[in-house]
Amino acid sequence: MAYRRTAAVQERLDATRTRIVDTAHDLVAAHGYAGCSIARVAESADVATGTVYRHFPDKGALFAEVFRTSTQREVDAVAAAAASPGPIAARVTRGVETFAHRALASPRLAYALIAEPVDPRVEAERLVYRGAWRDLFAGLVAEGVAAGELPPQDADISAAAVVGALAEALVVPLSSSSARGDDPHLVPHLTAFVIRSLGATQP
Amino acid sequence: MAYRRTAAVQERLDATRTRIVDTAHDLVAAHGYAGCSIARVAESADVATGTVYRHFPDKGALFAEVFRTSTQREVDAVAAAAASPGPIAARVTRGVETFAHRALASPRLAYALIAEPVDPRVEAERLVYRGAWRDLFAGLVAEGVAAGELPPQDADISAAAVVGALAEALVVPLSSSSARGDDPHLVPHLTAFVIRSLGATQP
DNA sequence: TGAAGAAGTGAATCGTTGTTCACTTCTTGC
DNA sequence: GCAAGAAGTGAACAACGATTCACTTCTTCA
Repeated sequence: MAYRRTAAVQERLDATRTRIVDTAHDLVAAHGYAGCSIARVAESADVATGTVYRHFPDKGALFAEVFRTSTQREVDAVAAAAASPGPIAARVTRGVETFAHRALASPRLAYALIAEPVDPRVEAERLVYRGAWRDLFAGLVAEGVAAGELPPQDADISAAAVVGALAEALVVPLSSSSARGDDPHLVPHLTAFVIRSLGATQP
Repeated sequence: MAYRRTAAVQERLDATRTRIVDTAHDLVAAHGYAGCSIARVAESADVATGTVYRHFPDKGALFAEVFRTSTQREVDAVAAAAASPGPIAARVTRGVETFAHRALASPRLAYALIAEPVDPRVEAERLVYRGAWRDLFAGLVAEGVAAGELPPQDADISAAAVVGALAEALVVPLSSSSARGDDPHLVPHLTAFVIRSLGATQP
């Protein structure tokens, strides 16, 4: 054996892989999933198309990873905002505000992550993360119910409905050209809607 | 001129056109949009692929019509349920129940109409009907606010959120194999969620 | 340095479907 | 019956982008 992969090579491989994922992320954020061919990702990442296939078995695997890491970042940000102590209503409000502001700041990315048509392998990944969103809010609802701050309810159903409400009210308008994102009342109205929907009172 | 289209021929043309649309509808309801190639529609409708193009300029136009007529039927059914007199809370509840029961009865169709990835021309048509759903609920909310039965709120934002909540809670679970559709508490929980979200009290 | 073997390349291939069009069949009105 | 013209046909075509693979370049280590 006259060749063995050294740490330096491994590092370069890792860097290339990371660059491919980051480039794909940027392209999704700029042009949506529809604007992301392997050829384009490869060109932007300064590698040949074949190189992409040295790191990922197929297109679905690449974009599943892109969606996974991007969504996890969003979920983490919202979870952090809702983690601080205080009444559930206030924590939910902070979570919704964080979700909304981040989505409005990166509308194209938010649309791609939540609503844009994607191919089935990526869709499967998205469904997993729909579950992560649901679980996050379900945890808050369950806590609130246990603490007597919210009326009894099925935390999973309420959480799914909240996620859907946020997605529809925020993301879908952004997919068209209707200018809703700059309505200063949107976020306060949405937080009020969610707080009411869970049976809490305004914090 | 030795040929002019007679009533009998026109009738046959209309019948064929209708059969193509109905067949496409049935295929969407059975297999989703993904399972609908022009070749398959043509075969099921007992015409040649070329014949489909005598009636529709392209695939998008055919399925835009399928989505339009199918969604209109759903919107009409919900509107009818919510039209009967009574307090807004009761009318909204009836509307939500109707929406939910119909979606649960035809999960594949409901998923296709609301959430399944489709091509851009059909997506455009779907967005139009998202608007129809929103307008329907927005009308109810506006009435409720005007009558003093609901607290002041932006009817469009609330309506969009309600539509999203219904879609997410009902349709998305049906796209996977998770068995949520047979939960007998789902619909009552959802109606309760929506009523609370609008600031009404249980009817 | 050179041989072994891995990483990188990108033009060519492949699979899929929407769409076309030259041709056949049918309908009409004289 | 027959000519004009429309409707119907389906095999062939076109476009698109994911994927492959024979080849080149690079890295390692004796």
